[in-house]
Order: sequence, then C-alpha cells, then structure tokens
Amino acid sequence: MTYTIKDVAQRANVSTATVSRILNDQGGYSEKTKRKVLNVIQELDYYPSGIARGLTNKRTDTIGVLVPNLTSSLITEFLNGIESVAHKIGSSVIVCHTESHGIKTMKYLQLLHEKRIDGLILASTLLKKEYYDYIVKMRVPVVLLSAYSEFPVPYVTANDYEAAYTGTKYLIQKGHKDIGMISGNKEEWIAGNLIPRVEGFKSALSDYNIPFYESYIEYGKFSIDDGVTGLKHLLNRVPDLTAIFAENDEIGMGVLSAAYNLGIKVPEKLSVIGMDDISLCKFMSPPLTSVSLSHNEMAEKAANLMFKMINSATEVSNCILDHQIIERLSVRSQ
Amino acid sequence: MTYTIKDVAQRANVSTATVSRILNDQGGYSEKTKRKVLNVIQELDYYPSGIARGLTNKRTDTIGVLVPNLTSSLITEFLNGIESVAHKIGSSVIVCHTESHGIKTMKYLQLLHEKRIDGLILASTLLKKEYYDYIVKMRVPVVLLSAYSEFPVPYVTANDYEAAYTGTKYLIQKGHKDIGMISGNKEEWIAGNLIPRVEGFKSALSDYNIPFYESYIEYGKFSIDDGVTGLKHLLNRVPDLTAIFAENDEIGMGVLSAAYNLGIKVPEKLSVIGMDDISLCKFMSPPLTSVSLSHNEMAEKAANLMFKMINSATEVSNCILDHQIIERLSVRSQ
DNA sequence: TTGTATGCGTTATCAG
DNA sequence: CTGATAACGCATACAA
Repeated sequence: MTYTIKDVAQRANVSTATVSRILNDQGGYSEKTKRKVLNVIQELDYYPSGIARGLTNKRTDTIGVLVPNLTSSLITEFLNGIESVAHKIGSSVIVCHTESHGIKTMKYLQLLHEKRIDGLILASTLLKKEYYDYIVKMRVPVVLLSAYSEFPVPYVTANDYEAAYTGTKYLIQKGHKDIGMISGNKEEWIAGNLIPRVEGFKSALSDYNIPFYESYIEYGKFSIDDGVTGLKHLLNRVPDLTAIFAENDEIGMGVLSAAYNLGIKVPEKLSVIGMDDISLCKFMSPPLTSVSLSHNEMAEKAANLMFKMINSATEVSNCILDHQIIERLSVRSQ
Repeated sequence: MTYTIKDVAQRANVSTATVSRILNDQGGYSEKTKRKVLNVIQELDYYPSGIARGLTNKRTDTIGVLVPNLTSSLITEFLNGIESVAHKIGSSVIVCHTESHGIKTMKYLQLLHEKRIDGLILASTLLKKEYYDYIVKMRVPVVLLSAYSEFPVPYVTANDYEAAYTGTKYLIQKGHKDIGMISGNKEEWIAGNLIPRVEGFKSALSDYNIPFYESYIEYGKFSIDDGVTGLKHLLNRVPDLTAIFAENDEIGMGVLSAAYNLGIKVPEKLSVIGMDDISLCKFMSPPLTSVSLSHNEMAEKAANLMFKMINSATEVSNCILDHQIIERLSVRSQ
C-alpha cells in the first residue's frame, strides 16, 4: 500500500491543504500541527507522488539528455557532469541514446515531450532543423553542449578552431612538418560547429609555411576504431608522417593502438596529440598529450545554464570555453 | 500552447473518451471518427501527457538505474545495454549516480519512489539492508546486475569465482608461478558477490600447488588509479612477480599504465590479465587479455528480467552467465 | 491558522 | 459506437 496525501490528512485530522502546505514549507500553520503532520508522514513513510505534483505544477523535475553515444568517454564524462548538477538541484536526468540516428532522435524528442521534461541538453549532437522545429514546439529550455548552431539556441562549447590551431602549432614547434590529421565526420563538423577543428589545423600549417595536402587528412567518425583505421589509411597514402593530430582523444587512442600493432614506436617514430583531454589519456601507453577543452566545466556550465533558463525563463548567453595543452609523453621533438 | 485531449475532442466533435480510445487502440469506434480524430491530432501536433497518464495508469514507463560510477567503462556499457532494451520497450531510464555513497543512494531511492518508477536496476552495487528495506516498501520490481545478495532479489551476474579461477589457471598454464593479484574493495566483494574473485584466484593457485601468500594480494578500489598504485605497492612487496591478475579491466589498464611508466615491458617482463573484457581492452598497448563475462548480455538480460517482472508480477529466477578467456597480447609464456 | 472546492490531463466505468 | 463523469494525487484560490 502506498499512501496518499489524503491518508496523511485523515490520520492527522487536518485537511489535505494543510498537509500540502507543510510539505512545501509554505507557512500558514502552527508548529503544533506541523509536528503532528510530520509525525504521521514518518509513520506512514509517506512520499508525495511526483507525477501528481507534476500534473498540477507543470514541472516534473526531470530533464532529458540526448547523447549520440554511450560508449564514448567524453560523452559519459559529460553525462557525469550533468547528472551531478541536476542531482544537486533536485532534478533527475533521463538518458537518451540517439546513436546519431535522426529517426531515433525524433522518437526520443517526442518521448521527452510526452514525459513533460523541464529542460533538454543536447550533447555533442548536430541540431538539425527537424529537431529544432520540434523543440520550439515543446517549449522547453534547451542548451547545446559541445556543439554550435545557427538556430537561436544557447550553446556551451569550446573554440574548436583555436584549440586545434594551438594543438597543431604545438606539433610544429616541436619540429614536425609532416603532420597528418584524423578527423571525424566532415558534414557533421561543418554543420555543428562554429569553425571546425580541421580549419584550425590548416590555418596553423599555413601560418607556419608548411604546405598542406588534402591527402594528409583522413575523415572518419569519432570512435577509437576510426583512429586505428585512420592511421592505416593515412600511412598508406603518406608513409613519412612524423606526427598525427587526432581530432579527439578517442581517435588518438585508436592511433596509439594501431601504431603499437604496426610496430611503430610512439613517440620515437610518430608523435600523437589528441583533443578533449578525457581522463583516460593519462593512462595510455604512452600517456597521450592532448588539448584540454575543460569539458568538465563545459558540462556543468551547460547544465547550470539550462536550469537557469528553467527557473527564470530569461534568455541566456552562449559560452565559449578556453583550452590548454596538457603535455604528456606521446609527442617528442623532431 | 500545448494541447490537451480536450482540445482534440472539441475540434473533432467527439468526447475525450473517444479520443482516448483511439489513442490507445482500444477499439469501439468507427473508422470514420478515427480518421477524423487522427487528423486533428496531427494538425495540433498533440502528444498526450505522460504524467497525466501516469497518474491514472499507475505506470510511468520509466525505470531507474543506480550506478556507483559513471566514469567506469563497464558501468557505462551496462547503462548502454539497459537503455537499449528500455527504449525498445518504450520505457525511459533515469540514471542515478550514487558514487557508492550510502546517503546519496537512499536519497536517490526516495527520489525514484516519488517519481513512481516502474522498476529498478542496481548495477554493480552492494545491496545494503537499508536499501533493501526501502525497496520492498516501494513495491517495485528490482534486479541486481553484476551483484549478488542474500536478500530475495533476483540477480544477473557472472560466476566470479569460476571466472577468476579460469583466469588464474590460464596464467599458471602459461608457466607463471609468481602471480600477484590486485583486487577491489574487500568488504564489498564479500558482501556483494556469491563468491568473490579473490577466492577463485586462491583456489587455482592451491589446485596447482603454488604457494599463496597474503602479500601477493593488493586491495584497493575498482578504478584505473587503483591499478597503478596497486602495481607499485605489489612490486615493492614482492619484486619478482611475473604476472598480475587484475580483478577487472580498469585495474588491468592501470597496471599497464604503471608498468609503462616504470619501464616494465608487458608482456616481456610482466604478464597482465584483466576481467570483464570491456571494449577498451583491445585498444590498449599491448592489447589486454581478459576474462570475458559477457556483460553486454548481462545488462540486457537484467533489463529484460525487470520488464518481465513489471509486466507479469511473476517472480523470476536468477541468472548466472558464462565466461571465456579472450586472448590478446598482454600475457606470454614464462 | 485551517478547510473546501476546483483544476491539472488522462483513463475507465458506466449509461445511452 | 459514443458520451458523461468519476477517479488518479496533489496544489491552490477562496472562504472561514
């Protein structure tokens, strides 16, 4: 038997209104009745129904988080950060694994709509027009995490262009001239980012008068596997690369792995740098140098932004975070 | 403006009852009215309120998943599997990151109770009496994933004892005699598992007449960091170990990392085997040999079990899954 | 300080 | 086949 506010009211000889007031600290009751009611609540081990509450309050204390991938460390670190601030604020998070599928994403959006979530975070996902249209109809605050959009939706992200520039420059200053890049999905980057990382890579090369060839870039997806196949392809095309700029750490890990299996010593024969600085980097062999985009901060900022929007309905500004090179052992001077 | 069933009913000149019937495919209406109503629904882009529905149906199509850790790959792979079957069934999952804290766990249990979730999965978490008591009061189906309990709660787990035995035996048959083990939290294992992995380790040693010393075991937690500090401590105590049996892959990864930084070649100087076979194993340098516990299957089995319980309220049986050694390159013959 | 009554958006039980 | 209407569990405006 699970009790209702009525049960509590009856046992305490008060009205449900009074119980409700006490439950919500609204004032307007004597200390005595408060104690009486609180006692009954304890006795019955009564917990108010969140759904009934949601029905009247139009607020479910639940948010949705859309992620394209649950096996990516970056994403789960995002999830971690979001969950943390949500819990602090008293909200729960529903995880929605979209697998980058348009259809699954739409289905999830509808589901979240039915569940009447208070807010929504899209992590590392490209905001298609279809999604955007639906979201405005839902009328819930949204924020983009690690993504950018032309649509008027607040985002929290890094300056991918500059970060990639910095990373590439780092390699150059270490004396590397033959630098390959393994990038993720081309279209997704172009659409979902302010300026893609590849551009930063190219700019750095150009600024330091290093010739650039399209064949030095390998496009794939964003997973570890893409790092391993990426390296192989790249090395087939241009064997004398001395350094690899990996679009993200998962790809970087793939490169490390492929290099190991190919018998290519890192960093002796090949330097590798990644991006994001996920927590696994430092445990790689060798530890992976990476451009940190302070994604922990990013996730928390995004979540805080969203809750702010939920509470004040005020439009908020975007946020572009800083980056920083974390030197480890996967890069050496040429 | 977000529409209600009333709006739909009015526009279609029918009663809300009829709309509801059509919405739920209950029959008892003409094709004509069905089309009419469906049209209006499309026009308005109406989606029924899940919370209102939940209030009457006493079913929220939402489950809770308690995880002790969101940065562990094993856990997120569990989450991945659970989310996948939940979504197939039309349920959403609320992630609850307990951080192994008793207090946070209780808070989460209460929260989930308020949210009136349909079911609950505890992943890799020790079911304390306090939790158990609360859960029976909640009256929701629970299943333990990768854990065991004396309380009458169904669980889906591996035979940790045998798996560890097999892993150790594998090392022994490769000619190793000086094998160290890095284990997780001692108390948690004893309480949360049928027979802890350490016991399998000891039994194998004993069966093959290899003397066992307590100093060969290092206890820590379950993270990568524990693997790196674990190896250091172990090597301090007994420097001529030729192999390490890591209680799980995260620890194994830590061992690999520490070995690299210590200049100890794996597998030439030190063999390492992990457990769980998380997807990162094959990308390590060297690729980490591991005892696979088919945790993908485990997660899905647990989720399916829980949904079965939700739907039929029938008590279900436990499930103990098989294991298998996945040979890679981190172990070599002595 | 407290209680009554109504609404929140559905579903379900009755009648018709 | 269809329509009132009463729940579901809570919050709140309005009375008292």
